[in-house]
Amino acid sequence: MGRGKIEIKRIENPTNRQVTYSKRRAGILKKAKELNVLCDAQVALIMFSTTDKLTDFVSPNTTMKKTFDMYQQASGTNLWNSHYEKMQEALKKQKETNRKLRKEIGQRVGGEDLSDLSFEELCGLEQHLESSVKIVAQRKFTQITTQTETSKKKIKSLEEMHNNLLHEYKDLRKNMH
Amino acid sequence: MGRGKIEIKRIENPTNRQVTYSKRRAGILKKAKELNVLCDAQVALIMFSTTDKLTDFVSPNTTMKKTFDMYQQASGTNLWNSHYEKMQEALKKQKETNRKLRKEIGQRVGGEDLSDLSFEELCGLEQHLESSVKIVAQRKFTQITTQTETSKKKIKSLEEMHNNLLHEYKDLRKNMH
DNA sequence: AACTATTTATAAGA
DNA sequence: TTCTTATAAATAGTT
Repeated sequence: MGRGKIEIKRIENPTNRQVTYSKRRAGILKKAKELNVLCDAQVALIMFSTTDKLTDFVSPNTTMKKTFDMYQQASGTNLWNSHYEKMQEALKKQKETNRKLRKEIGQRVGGEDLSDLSFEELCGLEQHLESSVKIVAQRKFTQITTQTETSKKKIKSLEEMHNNLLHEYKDLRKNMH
Repeated sequence: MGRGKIEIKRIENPTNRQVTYSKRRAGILKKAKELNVLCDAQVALIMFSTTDKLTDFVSPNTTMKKTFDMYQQASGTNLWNSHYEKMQEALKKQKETNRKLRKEIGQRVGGEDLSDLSFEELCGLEQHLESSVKIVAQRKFTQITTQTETSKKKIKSLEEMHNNLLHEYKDLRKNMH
C-alpha cells in the first residue's frame, strides 16, 4: 500500500526505517484501538523501537497488570512465577532451619524440649555443656589475666615515664644552682 | 476499507462482531509481524476475544517475559514487583535471624565468638551454662529414676501374673487327681 | 510533515 | 469458516 510494493524484510536505510516505524506504529495503534472498540476485545500492544523507545496500548477499563495476569492464566506459562515459587521454597527452608536452631538453643538452655531426648542424648548434652562451661571459664580467666597484664604494663610504663621526668627535673634544678 | 464504510463503535450483532474480530485479528497480527521485520522493532501483542480466547504475538528472538521486564523498566510501573520485593525482604529477615541464632549457639558451645563478649557477659554465660548443666543432670536423673520405677512395676506385674498362673496350674493338677 | 499513487485490508455477500 | 470483490484505509515514495 503505497507508491510501490515493498518486500517484508528489514529496511536497511536507518532514516527510512525510522520513518516507516513511525507511520506503521501509528497504523497498528489505530488498528488496536479499533479492534477493541468494534469487537469489544481486550487488547494490549507493546512496541520498542530500535532505539528502545516504548509505545504501548491497553484497552480502557483494564490495565497492563490485569492483561499480564490473564495472559499467564490463558497461556499456562508461568513467567515470573517460577522465580516466585523458588523464593517461597527458600523462605520455607530458612524458616525450618530457624525452627531447628531455636530448638537446639532451647535444649542447651534446658527448657521443655528436653523431653524429646533419650538418656544417652541427655548424657551427651550434659557433657557438651560441661565442656562449654570449661571453655567459657578458661576464656574468662584468659581475659582477666590479659587485663591484669595490660594494667601491670601500663603501670610500669607510667612509673618509668615518671622516673624519667623526675630525673630531668632534678638535673634542671642542679643546673640552676 | 470494505464494501461500505463503518463507524468505529461496538458491533452489536454478535455473529458479525465475531467475524470482524477474526478478520481484524488476522490483520493486526500481520501488521505486528511486518512492523517487527521491516523496522527491527520488538513487538508484543495480546488479544482476548469477548469469549476470552487468547491470541498473542511476540517478536522472535525475545520472549513475553523479557518484553514484560522491558516494559516495566521503560514504563517505570512495578506490576508484580512489589510482591517479589516483599518476599525478598522476608527472606533477608529470616537469614538475619538465622545468623543471630547460629552465633548464640556458637557462644554456648564455646567457639570463636566468645571474643566478642566482655568479662561480665562471660560471667553471665558461664552461670547460664552451669544452670543448664544442672537442669540437664536433673532431667537425666528424673528419666533414669522413672525408667527404674517402670522396670520395677513391670517385674512386679510379671511376678504377679506368674504366681496367678502357678496357682491355677496347681489347682488344675489337684482336680485331676 | 504533507501529498498521492498504489497496495493492502476488510465489509458485505455468497 | 472461507472465498470473492468492491471499496475504504494504510502507506511507500516523493515533495
